[in-house]
Amino acid sequence: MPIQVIDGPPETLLPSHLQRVDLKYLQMGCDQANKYFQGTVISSYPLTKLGNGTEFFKIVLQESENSCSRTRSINISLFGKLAEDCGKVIHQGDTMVVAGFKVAKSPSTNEDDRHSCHLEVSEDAGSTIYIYTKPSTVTASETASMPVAPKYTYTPLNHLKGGTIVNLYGAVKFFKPPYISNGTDYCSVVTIVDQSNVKLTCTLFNGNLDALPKIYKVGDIVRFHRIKIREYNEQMQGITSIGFASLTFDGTVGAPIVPRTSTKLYTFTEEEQKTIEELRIWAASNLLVFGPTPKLSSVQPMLFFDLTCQLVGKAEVDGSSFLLKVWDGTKCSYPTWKVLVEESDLEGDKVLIHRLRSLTVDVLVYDNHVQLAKSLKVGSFLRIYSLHSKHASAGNQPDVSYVEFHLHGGTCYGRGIRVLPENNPDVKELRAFMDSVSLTESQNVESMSSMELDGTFDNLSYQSYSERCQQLSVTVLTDHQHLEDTTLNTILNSAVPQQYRIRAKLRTFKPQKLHQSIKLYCSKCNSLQEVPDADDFDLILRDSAATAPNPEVQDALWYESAVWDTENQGQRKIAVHFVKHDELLQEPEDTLIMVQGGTLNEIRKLSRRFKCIMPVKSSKEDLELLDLAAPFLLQGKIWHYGCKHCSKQKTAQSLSSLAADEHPSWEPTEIARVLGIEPLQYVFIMKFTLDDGTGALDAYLFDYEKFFQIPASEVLTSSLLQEKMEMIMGILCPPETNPDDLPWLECFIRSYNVSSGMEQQVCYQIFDTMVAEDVI
DNA sequence: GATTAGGCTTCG
Repeated sequence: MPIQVIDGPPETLLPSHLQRVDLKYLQMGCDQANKYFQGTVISSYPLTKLGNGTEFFKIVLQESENSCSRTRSINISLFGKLAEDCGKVIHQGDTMVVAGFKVAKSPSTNEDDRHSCHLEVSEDAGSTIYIYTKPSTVTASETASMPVAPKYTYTPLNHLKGGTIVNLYGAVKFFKPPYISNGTDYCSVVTIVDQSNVKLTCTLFNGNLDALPKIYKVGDIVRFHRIKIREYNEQMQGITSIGFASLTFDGTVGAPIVPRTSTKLYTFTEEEQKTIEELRIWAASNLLVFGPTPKLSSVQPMLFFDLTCQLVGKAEVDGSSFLLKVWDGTKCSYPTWKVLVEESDLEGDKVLIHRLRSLTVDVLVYDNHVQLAKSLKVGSFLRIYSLHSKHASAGNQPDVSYVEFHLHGGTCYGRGIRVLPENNPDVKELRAFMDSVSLTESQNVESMSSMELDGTFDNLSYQSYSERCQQLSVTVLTDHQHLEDTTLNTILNSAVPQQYRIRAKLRTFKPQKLHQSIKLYCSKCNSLQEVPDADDFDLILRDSAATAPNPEVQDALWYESAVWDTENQGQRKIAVHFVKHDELLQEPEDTLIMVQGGTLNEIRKLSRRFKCIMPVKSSKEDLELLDLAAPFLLQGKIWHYGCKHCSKQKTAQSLSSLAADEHPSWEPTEIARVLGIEPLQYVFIMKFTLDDGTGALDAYLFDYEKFFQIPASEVLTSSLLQEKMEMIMGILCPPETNPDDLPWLECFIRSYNVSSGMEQQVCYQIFDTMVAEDVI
């Protein structure tokens, strides 16, 4: 029988093998098999259920008056059926004996004045309980309602006296989210007010962040237990005392009354629910309570505001400042600053940071906030209090203005950061909104900086190349030699745009797979695109070969046509139209031919013999170019493409004017011009991370031929040129080399602003620089 | 076992 209600003093009725244990000698790890603890029930808490559905009942037992233990009371936690049964029969003042208990660390050890251990009691553990009700000690009023909850009285704020410990209710008028104090604890300053319209500023300390009230906004309702009142500067002040405990509630009138607390156990009665709802109603008309925190899209410069957001990236900037990259799903309506940090220093999902780059804002936090910022987990939801949106403009360009976000040092006006839990209603709403945000706009990959993350960059295995003297530069300047060097640190802190001569080392570069550095560039719309795959060209050719050449458009004044049937390939016919000059055919190496129905292989073969090849198809009246995903012209190994956005294609007929020239040159640019094509140029796009010891920056190399002395247009079709490029990069930035041993590069760089939408970013580009001839 | 802060915007 696990519970026995006995009718005499337990000492006389207990099994003889059991020995009584004093709180003084109670500690974890001791064998408690033959021990029992005896005490008087001084309070009990309402019967509750744990998360797993187990019944749970907590009571407090006190040792007898003559106990010599430092603490006289201990928490008893009962589980399962024992909890349920005990809850029905126990009375305040009863004598209780517990045998067969487990001793564990009390979860509320820092919050009450009781023994640091508690006793766990359950049928599973083989516990037995004896209860003795002494009739004379129990009054009628105490037994009236069971179980007995400790009675709390709450002092109105206009009745406070110095030197007392009281229980309070109040609406939060002002608060500082917990911050790390100069002592050993977290500190939170909270000013509350109640219907008496009297304020009380409380200074709350605790080494455990969770033990401080979880206040998220002004207007929240708090309940403080055991707070000490004292006088300071002729005013009442609240301060944490032993056993301080708090509950915090959302202050919205009518919202569910769910307490935020660190302790699992707390008393909470219906009467108190009424108190909270009354305070909510009072606060709604007597307290300046703001609605939801503003979104980035509605942020005005020169303001202090609270931002609710998600952390997507973070980086240390220097000892006294720290970068937080955050977003709230909306786009700031002003251009915002970008804080330059090393990509390797940035913690967070690089792909996500990149995808969200037009929606995130950079927040710099300073001084005392750095320590807390460092500990934040990427992905967590934050409220940043009293964030400063500062209007700024580029030094020499007053019209280029943007917004900076600073969380200044100190805790004035509640400046600080608080992590919001996932179940916070504002977080739930924010998350739902973020999920609905279409990222198509920010995913748009058009700007040069977008090449930062093009796939994975594997390390190539380089051979060791001859070392160049450290004092010399592996690059040379092709102009402006009179300029003085500028340190990178100075450049990073200077206004944009400007040009500089620098001397730095190439710490790393992207892409590491060099063939990925070749792109097609349209100088008209400034777009960059990947070089199409040869297989795609093959498919386009096969597709157009399915339609037989139209005999109507064969042979014209300016070209002569020849048509072949293919063997064993069905109906496929190949037509070649030889462009004439002065009504005569020219030597093949000077001739432009238009080819219809040919395969990729056939066209490759023809391009070895003829100067220019134009793949075409025939319409009813004329010869036409293929889709611009295919090259419009092939010259030897160079394939020329046109811009899909900017070209306004004409039919092949327009070439007749060129053919009539006295000396047709068949220059690709001329051919493109008459065909209405905006030609794309092959370029090297690379990102060089340069470091000169004073600072580091990423500079883009945007080069057709000059830097490497290799034409970008020929690299993809020449293994020789690819090897040469690998060799050069292996000298400029030898893999696995001590930074001290890296060669120097002399370069010109220019700074410029890149805007995508409303966002501005400072970029750097290398120009008028080439690899030294003896390196090549 | 005391201390921390004790609201009232940085100047980056």
